[in-house]
Amino acid sequence: MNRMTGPSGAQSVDRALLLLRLVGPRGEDGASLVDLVTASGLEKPTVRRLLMALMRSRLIEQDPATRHYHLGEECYVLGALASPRHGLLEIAADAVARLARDSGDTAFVTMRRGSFAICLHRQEGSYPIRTHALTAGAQHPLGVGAGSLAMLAALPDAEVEAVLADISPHLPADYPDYAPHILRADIERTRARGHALNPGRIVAGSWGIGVALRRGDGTVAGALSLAAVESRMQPPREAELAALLAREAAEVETRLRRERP
Amino acid sequence: MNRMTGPSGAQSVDRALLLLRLVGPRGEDGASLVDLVTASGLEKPTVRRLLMALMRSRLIEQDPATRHYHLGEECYVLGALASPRHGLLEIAADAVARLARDSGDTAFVTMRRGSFAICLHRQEGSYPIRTHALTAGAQHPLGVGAGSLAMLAALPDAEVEAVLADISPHLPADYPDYAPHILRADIERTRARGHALNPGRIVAGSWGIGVALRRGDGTVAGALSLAAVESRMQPPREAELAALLAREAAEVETRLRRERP
DNA sequence: GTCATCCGGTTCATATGGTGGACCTCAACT
DNA sequence: AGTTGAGGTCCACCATATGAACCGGATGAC
Repeated sequence: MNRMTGPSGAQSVDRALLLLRLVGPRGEDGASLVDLVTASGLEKPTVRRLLMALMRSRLIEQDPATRHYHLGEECYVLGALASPRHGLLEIAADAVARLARDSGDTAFVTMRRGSFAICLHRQEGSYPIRTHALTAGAQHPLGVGAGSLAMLAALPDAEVEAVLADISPHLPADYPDYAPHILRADIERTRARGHALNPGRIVAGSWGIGVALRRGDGTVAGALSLAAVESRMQPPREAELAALLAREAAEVETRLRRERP
Repeated sequence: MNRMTGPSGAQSVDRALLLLRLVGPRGEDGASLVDLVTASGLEKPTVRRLLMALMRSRLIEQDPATRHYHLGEECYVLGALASPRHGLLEIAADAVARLARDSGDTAFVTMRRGSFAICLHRQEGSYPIRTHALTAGAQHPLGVGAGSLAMLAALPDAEVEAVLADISPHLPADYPDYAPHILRADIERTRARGHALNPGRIVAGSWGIGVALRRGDGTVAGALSLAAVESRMQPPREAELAALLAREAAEVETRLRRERP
């Protein structure tokens, strides 16, 4: 039985790369075999065979003690080779460091990944109360979270609709406080204000503020954002943080244009 | 007909990842379909189907104008997620920048990739005559080139023999000036001197000098190296460059220990 | 102008290689 | 010493990858 819209050919490659994407966000702890079986929906022998193939290429490595699977050296090598073309973190790293230092809160760089946003890097500030709602490698649908919403609002309307159509099925189950009509209103407010605000919509009390990063041609490269407890993101501090973000976003956008005109 | 030692299962995954590794070093120009057919030894439809699978996962992208294939955004994302575990470039970037600035020559960070060395990053110095014998993504067998030889010489003898056995078949065809007995002598000299020297063995007139980087547990993390024209690497300058390298290597090794004790 | 060549890309009958239910082994708890 | 759940493997079956032959376009030689 053929899926009409399904991928054609090399299915095991798709499955292997699905596993790779599942291991990515697991961070320091890695992923166990059953984790991956559950998350992927594949059978155990299949997962194991694919992991062995990924391990042969060093894209995945297995901790001999815990038996957990982690991203391998080859992922890092490929990333280094891809960075002249796609490197956002290299370009934005200084800006994120300044954001964390100047605000005292936690700063993030986020990239678009299809209809989702993925957090590339997280830099903690000095303020003692820190939200851990967003960690490196975590991904949410576009519009869910401050940096993520900033990117969605920066897309042309046609693309916004395509993204909403893509993510709508997932929203109710995973993000009860979100729905397409709420996202559309969020986009309006974001465009009017010039920055995106997440008023504790994912984790109560954990607020976020973000701005999009655009390339020279106007396309969205990613977003910068800050997270803090609710009390640190009320007016007038919200406006101060927005100004900080705008300043750093301008700096990053200048560097983006310089790199790839 | 089964290969006795061959990989078992998920062959198309191996082939897809072979293509990924072939696209990596092509840098800015990318790779054409025929390039990849030739380099991989696979049939054209097979290569195309695997590339389409890689493109579905955004590990590869195709330039619509040139039709050439490049590393995709997903490679970069995976690299960013793997860098807390494997990030050598982040740790060594400042040291490489100082090396290029202080010496005026071109500086490199290299990593081990099985029996080969792969160049992660290249930083040009101010001196107007620059060798382009080594670029980011290029790989040579361990022992071929200065940084590469520094790594080989830093391995335990048993591992050196395993590497030599692995690469010996390839040497005569691709590197006429190298052979196992020459590499063994090079290793001796490197261990005695404390640094590796490549006296224009790959490209005449293009000399290199390198030192290994060791982790806290003594294993080899990579190498730092410098390349210059022959006249800039004679005594006493050779000793000066070796001292520069030793200083920066010590700095990097300190940071390596701090990151992952 | 046309014939030859090379490139990127696709088709479809064939058979290779991937799949997954059943199974093994080991360690940690009852 | 029995039970659970983890990691890992086996092998008969049939879904899926393979590759010779093909298309269509671009370039260029004469």
